[in-house]
Amino acid sequence: MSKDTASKSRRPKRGQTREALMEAALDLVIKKGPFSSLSLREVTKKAGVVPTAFYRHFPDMSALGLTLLDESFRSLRQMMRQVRQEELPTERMIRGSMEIYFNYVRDNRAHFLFVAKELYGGTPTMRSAIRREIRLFTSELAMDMARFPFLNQINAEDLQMMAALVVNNVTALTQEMLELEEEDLTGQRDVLITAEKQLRLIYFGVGMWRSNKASR
Amino acid sequence: MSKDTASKSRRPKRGQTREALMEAALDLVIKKGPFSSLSLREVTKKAGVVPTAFYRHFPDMSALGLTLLDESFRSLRQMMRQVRQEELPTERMIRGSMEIYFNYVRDNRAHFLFVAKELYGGTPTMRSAIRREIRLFTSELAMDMARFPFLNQINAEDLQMMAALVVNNVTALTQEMLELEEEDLTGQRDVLITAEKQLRLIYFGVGMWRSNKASR
DNA sequence: ATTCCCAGTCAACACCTGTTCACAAAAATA
DNA sequence: TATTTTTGTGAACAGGTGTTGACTGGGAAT
Repeated sequence: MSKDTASKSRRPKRGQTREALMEAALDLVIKKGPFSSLSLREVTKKAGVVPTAFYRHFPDMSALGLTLLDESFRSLRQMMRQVRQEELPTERMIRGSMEIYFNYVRDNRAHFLFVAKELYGGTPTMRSAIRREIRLFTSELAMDMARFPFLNQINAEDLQMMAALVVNNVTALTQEMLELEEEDLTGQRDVLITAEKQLRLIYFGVGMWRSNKASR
Repeated sequence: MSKDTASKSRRPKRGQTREALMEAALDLVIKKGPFSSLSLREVTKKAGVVPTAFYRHFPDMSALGLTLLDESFRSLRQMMRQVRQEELPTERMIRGSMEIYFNYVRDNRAHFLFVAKELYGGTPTMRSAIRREIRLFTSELAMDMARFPFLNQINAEDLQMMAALVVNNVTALTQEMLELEEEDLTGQRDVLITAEKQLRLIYFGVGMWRSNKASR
């Protein structure tokens, strides 16, 4: 794991320690529990530095947490953009988006686990930061939906409601995915299939909703 | 008086201490954070007993947690039965069920907060216990749906998928409800309205799903 | 009336926690 | 090369943690 540690006195970790701390925290979240249950000392120990070195990079643990959160969402937003700009016919779009998304979840397991455990169990600061981010995704999805000619007669509030329905479900399925073992490929496939079905069902419902509203 | 012998040292709390411990833990979860972050000592302090008294009632903290979990779900199951046996026409059923449910959430805030924070952040034992319970609700809902003549052509797997869609969403909305202040009545109403709309949309989708499958 | 056990207390333990301080090595800058 | 800034170290602190053991009051059972 650790590379050349021949000289144990001073190693020129030029700014690497910061990343080592973040990585250590993420690792510990995977196998120990929520971030809030980690101690400064065990993080530094895992990172291979002395406790006091922590303060050279973060004022306290909660700062580390927020940095981790930022890192998680930065790349997530990037992937979302990628999903969004994939222009596909509606039928393929659902399946395609879900595939990209869940592949991303698989490849970034640690970050998602970190966020998942903080969503309801974290400090108020963390929770509201995550919720804000999710609300942002929801709004963006609603805006995307508004561009569909299929949906152009639905008011903004209902669009928001529909987007929330989608986001809530994908979130729940993500948690379900994270509970699975990494090797459980069939389980992962099942979640993907369920996701696709559920979204298609919602899609059907939206269609009916439109005609229902229009006929009033 | 060097040492008071009978003033407050010995009180005959016949088995009340156990409940005091559970209540104290629940209170602390509300204002401090997830159960896993509570210490045995602060729970006993809040309960008004000395730390060692804890062991007269529970072998360790995780046992307290499981007891709390059991208590939470015992009454929840009871309420669910009540909701289920309310026989109403479909249109009213959605609204009626959601009203009963969210009123129950409001009246049992502490228990729901406890469960919510443990769902993803708790120990593996707790998480799987909660997930099992949720899966149970989902299956029961699927069975209820199967009795609808409206849905009798849909196979079991798809019914499960639909029930999961409903449960996932209600779960998410519950968390949203719990984030609101207790006095925020308009916010709570909004969540209720959203819930009703979302479930109705799903209901529409299910209708389309049926005809879609039937036409194949 | 005596015994027994339940359920509380107190003292003590070994350990882990966050944070401070002074110090020194390495890296950056001059 | 000389100086300054950055970054990691070690010792020490005050306080919180779970858990042990011996002790004792009071109610229930004998």
